[in-house]
Amino acid sequence: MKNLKLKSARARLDMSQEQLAEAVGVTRQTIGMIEAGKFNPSLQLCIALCKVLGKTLNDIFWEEES
Amino acid sequence: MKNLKLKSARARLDMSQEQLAEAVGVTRQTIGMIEAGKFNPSLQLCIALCKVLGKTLNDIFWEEES
DNA sequence: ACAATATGCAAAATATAATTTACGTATAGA
DNA sequence: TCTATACGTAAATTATATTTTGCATATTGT
Repeated sequence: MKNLKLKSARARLDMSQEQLAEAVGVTRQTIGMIEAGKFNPSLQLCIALCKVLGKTLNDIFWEEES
Repeated sequence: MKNLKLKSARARLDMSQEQLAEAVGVTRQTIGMIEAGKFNPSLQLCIALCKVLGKTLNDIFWEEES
């Protein structure tokens, strides 16, 4: 499923996918795929994304149990 | 670096590496390598581990800034 | 002593994350 | 209209996570 939390956190900082990608050292496509929910990133990439976005792992990647 | 939070959370449930591995669908070696800090697991594996251990991503995989 | 469990380690093979390159569309500005 | 930016998507390649198999040691129970 899509990761809208990542998308909105990026939007809140007014960053493009490319800017975020460069900030964490991956390519634009990687960011796009993660936001689209097409594959599962590595833990280190998740952590790097959170630090750039000023969020924690739970903020961006944890789904609360219903 | 070692992931001692994972190791202690597993110990608290009195689970062996092999039991935890089976519970999340990976091999014993994968659990051992993660605890030893030898490589970075995928996000989905981290989430599966947290759910089995009754913890969140932040509990096990997030390092607070100093 | 013997057997069973738990763990660490490592080489080779496999699965998949991530890159590179490229093409398409939509929008905003000159 | 023309140009530039942003985003979605996809095939082929590369890097690396994960598996498989095996061997070693320590510990616990019989």
